Amino acid sequence: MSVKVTIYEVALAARVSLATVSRVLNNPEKVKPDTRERVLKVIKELGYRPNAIARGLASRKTTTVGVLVSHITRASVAEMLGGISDIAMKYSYSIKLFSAHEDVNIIELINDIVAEQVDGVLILNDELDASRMKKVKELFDENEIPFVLANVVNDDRSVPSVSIDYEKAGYEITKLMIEMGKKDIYMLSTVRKYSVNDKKELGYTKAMQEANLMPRVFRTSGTTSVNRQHFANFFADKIIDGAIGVRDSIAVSFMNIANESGRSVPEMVSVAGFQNTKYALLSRPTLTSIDIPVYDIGAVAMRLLTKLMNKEQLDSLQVVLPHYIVRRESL
Amino acid sequence: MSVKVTIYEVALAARVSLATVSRVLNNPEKVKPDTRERVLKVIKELGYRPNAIARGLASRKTTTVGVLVSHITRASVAEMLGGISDIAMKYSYSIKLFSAHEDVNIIELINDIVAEQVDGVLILNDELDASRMKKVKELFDENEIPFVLANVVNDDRSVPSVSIDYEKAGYEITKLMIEMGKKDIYMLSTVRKYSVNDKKELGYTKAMQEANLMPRVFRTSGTTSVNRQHFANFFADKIIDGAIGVRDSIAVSFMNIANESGRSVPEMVSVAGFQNTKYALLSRPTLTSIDIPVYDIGAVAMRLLTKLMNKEQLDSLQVVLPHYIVRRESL
DNA sequence: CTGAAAGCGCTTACAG
DNA sequence: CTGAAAGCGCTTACAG
Repeated sequence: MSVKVTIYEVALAARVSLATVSRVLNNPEKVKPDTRERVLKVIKELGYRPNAIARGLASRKTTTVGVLVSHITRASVAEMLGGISDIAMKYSYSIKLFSAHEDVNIIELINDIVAEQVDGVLILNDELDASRMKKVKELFDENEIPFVLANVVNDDRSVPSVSIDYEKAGYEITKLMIEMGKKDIYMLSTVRKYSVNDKKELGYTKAMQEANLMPRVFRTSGTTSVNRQHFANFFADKIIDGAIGVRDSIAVSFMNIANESGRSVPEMVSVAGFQNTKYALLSRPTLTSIDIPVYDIGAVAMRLLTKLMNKEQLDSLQVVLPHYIVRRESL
Repeated sequence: MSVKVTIYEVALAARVSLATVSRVLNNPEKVKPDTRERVLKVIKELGYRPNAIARGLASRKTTTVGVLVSHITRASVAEMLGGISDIAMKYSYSIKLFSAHEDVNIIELINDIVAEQVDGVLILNDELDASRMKKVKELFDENEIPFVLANVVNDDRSVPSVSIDYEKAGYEITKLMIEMGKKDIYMLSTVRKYSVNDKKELGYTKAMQEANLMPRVFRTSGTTSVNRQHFANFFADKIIDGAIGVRDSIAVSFMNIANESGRSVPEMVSVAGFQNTKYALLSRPTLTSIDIPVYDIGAVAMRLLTKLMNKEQLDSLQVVLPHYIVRRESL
């Protein structure tokens, strides 16, 4: 039935020209109601769906956005894609997914994305230093493709982005511990440098310094099984009464080891994490965590991108979504 | 520099016809080495990248696959997309992402996907009953678009699919508990029916019946916070010495409550989960779990799809990946 | 309000 | 081995 029906066959059956069929679909108000109805009827009967590729070539708009993801296997990526796809669907955009590995040349990849003729691009989770950021911006600008950073740390005010204030979040959770009387608070971060984690550390450090306390960052590999040894060895001879993990999983991992080595949480050590994932709910004690609205970051970024693609006027290119601390047993 | 360079400009600069430039890209062996080098040089200099849309229209192949995901926000989706995208990249396919919500008409969605001119489709995690499965198959067959089910329960041997044997997995873990002398083993499943979970239950039931034990399935809503009450109330007056959660999170959730209400794990109750996620590692006690190779399911499904798109001969359309039990403290 | 025609940027038989 | 030409299935000024 609906095998490869083209606009030509619709036109024939409705006794109009191709142009009219196209108008019915794209500018219905320009077509006389009678004709419009007749054409729509035929479209339905034949199960006609315009070939998106042909349409893309002719109109030079593909109604497709590229989503460039680094660390695609992360759980939060799925959450963010959920937000992106819900909004994309609402505005009838398709999503093309591009995964950036550590070793791929991001500039090459972006050239590929450009060649795919997307109308806009979302960049998730990436680590773009200033010089690469500049190059990325040039590439997109040259090709007049709007793009939005989602959950990426970025200090260039001319680049549209949606994120949360990680530095402030780091500051607040540290401050909270300090106000509870904690003095030997560690930040548990990752060996590999993530700009998001840098911001958290920055906030932590600021709060510690303001209180005349010594900021101390401990870096783990991030692998749970490895953390175990790291934590146990490192903290064996240390004084510690507070710990903030840059991820919930790191916080929980630390908490388990603390409890096992007789430093009970929260009595002796307060612990907090970032992201407010299910880990925080399933751990014992349950974990205090900073809630990051990942789904919303995706949704808002996609929404912002639609505005840019429509060349709408915007008051601000930078959206900072609110975060909040979810208090639980660990603190 | 590389702004909108077309094949025409390359041809001009290299003093050849469009056809030759096209051949250099698509059938280089048909072009004389000298000419080929000359053209390649120009392509590089101008930073030419063929417009994927135009190419798609002319060749009627888009080198794009559609990925239809239900429950896109699930963590395992990201993992599976990782496997898919790694293999897709290897074979130079792009990925178009389509998210299926509970309420969307899957048939409509597939018609959309078809209109997008993808060369093949991957269906992830979906619940397709026999009649919808039949319709989906018809649609794709009509349009000659190969498709592969990934992590979807499917009994139609003519439909390509990659998954694991969930029934066997359910059987094995239950059997293991029985062999350890457990008699009152519950399966903790979800209220909403997932065919994957049905299979797990089937295996569980089979093992219980073989041992002349009474199979008992307890259904929770799946929300962690709600589980808490459910579990506590339900098991208050029940005898139980084993529990198998259809997901790690459910198992951990149960385990926490069991421990808190004085039924210590593993001494009094053995617990196991499915998926072998980080939850299993971070819980206390650590959780025995069935490892499901989610990344591999994605990768293998994508690889299978490339074969189908190339019309390669296959010995089997059904791939069943191995699973295994990861023993930890909870059992 | 509608149609004829050009064109989007490629690929692919067909000749030579 | 290479080029001229048709065509992929649409959209969009341009006339009327």
